[in-house]
Amino acid sequence: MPSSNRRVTQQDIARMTGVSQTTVSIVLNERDDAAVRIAPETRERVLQAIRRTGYVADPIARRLAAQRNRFLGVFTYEPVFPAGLGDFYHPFLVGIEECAESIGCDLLLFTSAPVIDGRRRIFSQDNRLRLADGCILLGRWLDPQELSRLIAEGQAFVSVGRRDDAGGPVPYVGADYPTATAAQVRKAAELGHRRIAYVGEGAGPESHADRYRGFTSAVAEAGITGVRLRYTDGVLDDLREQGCTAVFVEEFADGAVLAAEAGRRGLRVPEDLSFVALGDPTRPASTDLDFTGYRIPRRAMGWQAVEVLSAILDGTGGETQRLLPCEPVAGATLAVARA
Amino acid sequence: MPSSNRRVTQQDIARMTGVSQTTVSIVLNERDDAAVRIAPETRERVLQAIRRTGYVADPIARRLAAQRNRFLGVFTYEPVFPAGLGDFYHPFLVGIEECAESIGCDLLLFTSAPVIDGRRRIFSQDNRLRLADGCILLGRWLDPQELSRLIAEGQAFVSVGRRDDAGGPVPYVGADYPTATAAQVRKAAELGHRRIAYVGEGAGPESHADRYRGFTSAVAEAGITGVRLRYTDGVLDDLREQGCTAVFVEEFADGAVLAAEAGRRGLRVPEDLSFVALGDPTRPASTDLDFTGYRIPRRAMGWQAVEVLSAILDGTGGETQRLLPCEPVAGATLAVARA
DNA sequence: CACGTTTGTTAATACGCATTAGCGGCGTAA
DNA sequence: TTACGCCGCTAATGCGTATTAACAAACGTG
Repeated sequence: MPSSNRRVTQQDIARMTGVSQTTVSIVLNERDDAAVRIAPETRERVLQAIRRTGYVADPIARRLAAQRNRFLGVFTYEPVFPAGLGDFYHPFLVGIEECAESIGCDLLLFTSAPVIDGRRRIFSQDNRLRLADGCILLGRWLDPQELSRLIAEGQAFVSVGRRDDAGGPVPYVGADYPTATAAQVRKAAELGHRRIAYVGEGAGPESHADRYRGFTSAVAEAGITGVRLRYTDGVLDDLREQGCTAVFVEEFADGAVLAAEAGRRGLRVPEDLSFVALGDPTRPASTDLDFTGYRIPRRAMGWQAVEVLSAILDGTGGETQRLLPCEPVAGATLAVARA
Repeated sequence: MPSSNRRVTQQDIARMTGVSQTTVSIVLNERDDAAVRIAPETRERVLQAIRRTGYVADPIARRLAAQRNRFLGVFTYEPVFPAGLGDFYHPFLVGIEECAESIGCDLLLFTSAPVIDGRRRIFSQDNRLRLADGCILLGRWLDPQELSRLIAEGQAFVSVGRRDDAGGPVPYVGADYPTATAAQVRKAAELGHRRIAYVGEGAGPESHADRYRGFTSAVAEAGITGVRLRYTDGVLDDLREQGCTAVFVEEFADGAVLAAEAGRRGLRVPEDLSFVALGDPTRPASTDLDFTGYRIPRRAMGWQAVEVLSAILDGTGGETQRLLPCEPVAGATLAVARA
């Protein structure tokens, strides 16, 4: 029982057992090279001292010397544990934690990342991502500058969510928004919708661009008309004027608000106006409608991101860019187009 | 723009500018001791080289030298990111993260802790808690054996939630259940309740024992009668038979079920039977009642736990056992006792 | 002009670990 | 008996930074 407060080191263990620090290191890492072998009884003595003292290797020193410490970093531009209730990121984290547990890694949350202009930064004084063997990057939008710098520096990382190239291909596990969105467009077309609206930005973060890309191409293919509108106060009027019979909302919460507003104006959903939500709510949204659309496979994305990262670290080859299918939700807000 | 793949180091900067590595370090850390000063023009030269190369200090080496890794461990017996929606632990984590961010520490989640008998263990192969400078322990119940071992080994840690001594005082930040519960009892007594029931275990985890302790002492003080009942199928009959006019539930979710059951039997809440919930739901609970009771200051508890831990690590003195007041919730389930 | 003093910088070292080259000792084959 | 190889272990070194003691040069000061 060491009462001193100092960390126990390999040197301490070595002195206790009358061997060298090297020997302790070798025993600890269970090295079994032909080059370096330790007698069973010596090994046992060392192991006992380790157990007795509760020694664990300093992860920092370990990483400095050997470039690995079995930590997986998680970087988010926003707080990892969001204060909001409508917790969009939570399922990703569940997947990440589950997979990390399965491969025996600890998770390091970079809460110390300095906040500049209201956002956390990867680079400033130092690049703390290096504290871990590899990192998972989470967030709707990742700073392309920081991204390309990570690539240039050869950092091991995987993004949750597809990312455009940034001076090189970015490893990611994303959701296949184009395919999922296109499927919804086809469904609408089959139900007789001839003019449908896309409400949202359709650009900016990859996830938005991807949705819109799927939308436009599917619309063209189905021979119908799609119009894009920003989410503003008057958007409901606009799209009605344009003769749209269905609304595809980029953001679930916006859809909830619009549908409620439509209801107040005496429009029945979906009989008079159909709604399709392109993904889960990223903000708290209250509605009693069962929205048609699709679900983002968040947990699977988190899990697989760790999987890909693990493969990268092991030097195992394999695809470093994965798109996972979204699960369609039948819902009750998409119906035959009004005559 | 160094094209080589190797990281830029202080040594590189030093060679570039014709100074020593020490000088670079000094400039970087903006040290301004009387002992160690750098001429303005030298400083500027170094800074330029740093800007030119985009050099950032290696956090690993930095922390190795500092003998502090600025990791705060977070240990939970259950997964850190619970899959369940009714997420009791979430607010604690929010507080922990916020405070960690404010003091510039990273959070280390012990996802690699082995799960034995369905629970994670602190001690098994090794004590992973030692990987961090200090740790936050989270969970309704902490294994007293593990706890006393932590104390014996001189581990720096703080428990979220009060803990009984375990071979020594346990540092904690807890909720003041006795006071909060007693206040509710007094309120009930003032409303004319003469026999009130406590439904729950009243023992086991400290948080349960504390509630019950507050209950019994307040009941005695108010000169009324309290009966403790386990949460079972027939508990509603039992407490009615015993003439109880108010039910204090240890566990919110149980209260929700009981109240619903009471409703089905034609009892109005609170006119015929009052309910008081002693804390927030630890399990998902569905009810449309606005329960009277109190709220556990979870976020503050998380925050202050980190604060206490930080003080322990810095050797700053200060109280290492804190009880925070719970916030009373007026609610609508406690009314004047039926005649 | 000899002697402190301040100024600017550096050599040396520590931090805790992993790795490599190599060193005695012993057994075995030539 | 020599030569070779194997076994069990260690000394030395490097990872990139922070810190301390010390040193040369310039600068007063009496």
